[in-house]
Amino acid sequence: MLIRNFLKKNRVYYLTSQIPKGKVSTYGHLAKAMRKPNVTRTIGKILNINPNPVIIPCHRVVYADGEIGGYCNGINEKIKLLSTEGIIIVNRKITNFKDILFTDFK
DNA sequence: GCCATGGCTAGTA
DNA sequence: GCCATGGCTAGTA
Repeated sequence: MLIRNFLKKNRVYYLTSQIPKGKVSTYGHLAKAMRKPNVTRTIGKILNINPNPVIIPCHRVVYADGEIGGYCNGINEKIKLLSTEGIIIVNRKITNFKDILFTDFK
């Protein structure tokens, strides 16, 4: 049971690490990539306890409608990180969301 | 019982 | 904006 959770968490982190700089993905798309479309909220929890927010780019995971969602170090930090990667955010929403959406998980 | 979601809908402009 | 879901976990017994 413990091993199973360990593997699941690492799968989430591995998939998240595939999102390239300048792009974003959503909790829902990560859930689909895990073949478990209903675990979206759990994905959020797992990213929240992310042991290494720099290596694992959990700031590139946002809501399905392009709103930026939460971040373990506060959403201002998330906005800052995304901005430095060239992503434009106007009152918590990504302007060209559809153009920079990454879904091609391996 | 909590929640870093998502989808649907009412109601505005 | 509202609420149905579903997986997790603290805390009880």
